Amino acid sequence: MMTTGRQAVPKHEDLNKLPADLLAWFDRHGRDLPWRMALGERRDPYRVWLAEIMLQQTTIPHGTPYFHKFTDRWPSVEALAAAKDEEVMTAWAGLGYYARARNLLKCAREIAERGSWPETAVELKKLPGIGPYTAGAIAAIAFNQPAAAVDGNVDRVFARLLALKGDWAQEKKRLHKEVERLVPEGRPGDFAEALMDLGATVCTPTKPNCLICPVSGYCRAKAEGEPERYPIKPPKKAKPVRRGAAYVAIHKGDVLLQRRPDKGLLGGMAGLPTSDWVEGERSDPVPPFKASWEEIGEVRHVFTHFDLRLTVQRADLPRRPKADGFWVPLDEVEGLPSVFAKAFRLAIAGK
DNA sequence: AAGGCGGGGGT
DNA sequence: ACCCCAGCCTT
Repeated sequence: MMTTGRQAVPKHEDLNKLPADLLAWFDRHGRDLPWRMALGERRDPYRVWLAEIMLQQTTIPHGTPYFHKFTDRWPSVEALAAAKDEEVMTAWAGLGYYARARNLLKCAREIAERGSWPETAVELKKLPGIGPYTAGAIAAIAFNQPAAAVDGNVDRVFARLLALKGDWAQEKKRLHKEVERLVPEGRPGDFAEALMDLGATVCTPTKPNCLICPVSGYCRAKAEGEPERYPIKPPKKAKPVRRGAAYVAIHKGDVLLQRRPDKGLLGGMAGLPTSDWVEGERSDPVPPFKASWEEIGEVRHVFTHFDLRLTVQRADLPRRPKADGFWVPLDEVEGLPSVFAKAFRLAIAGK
């Protein structure tokens, strides 16, 4: 539309017309992602669910290869339900938040047992690993239910649209109600995807591109002039440093690994034997058994709530010691969480 | 309401 | 060095 002179300033006191403008933009600029079939076709609930779980707190570039790996290997929820626990944990290795993988399998088995997916957000939320966001997303996208899907992107978009300045935890509740109110009758799934696409490609965290934004006319933060100021969140706590050691024990070309307990950090994953990881200065590490351990170096790894500095110790053993765990040929080691993959690589390849 | 829980990329 | 991300679960 060409106009001469000054653009009309759309009113932004009322968001009721926002969904229509956003959907028109989505029809032209929505992303083509592997778990989205061509616009207008019905989404596969299994793929929608799998993608939503994988993309919780995870970027699309990081998650996409895992999505393909899983759908190639387990094309249906029934196939996934029949997989062994260790197979799924190994396939998930490197993606993080490993409770997601344990809950993924629990959920798949519940669905296979039931024989079908529940189709409402309320019912979906009862399944393991499915919280308020994911329940809304699956209900809207896979089952065309009138549900909102409010994730971090939508939080940010609406924090700006409404220029929310109050306590962030409280504002998020208000915001959620507002999004639900705006879900359009006929296209709840497209609305959910459109808001996410807008947040990912236009209303980005540090450099929102208001010039190409289809809903900038509704945006109070843009009107104020500094949309990137929003959302206004409370300061984060500093991360403590923990230190410890990981042990690479080698006997006749095999390395000793241990399966970690289901609860807690890296739960359910294979790992190297370690000392305790403790906050503060370095102290003498405690090996899993007596051997001539050689210090190879140090790896650093950042977890959600602490930084880890891990001394890597290696021993080539003349006899197989009595130790918990299982032995794996060096060239068949797979499925380690990143911190252990780093330590293993350093001990074997020196880098 | 707060904290545990991964990992990688952007600036 | 700091930020962020298609959050959920437990306490």
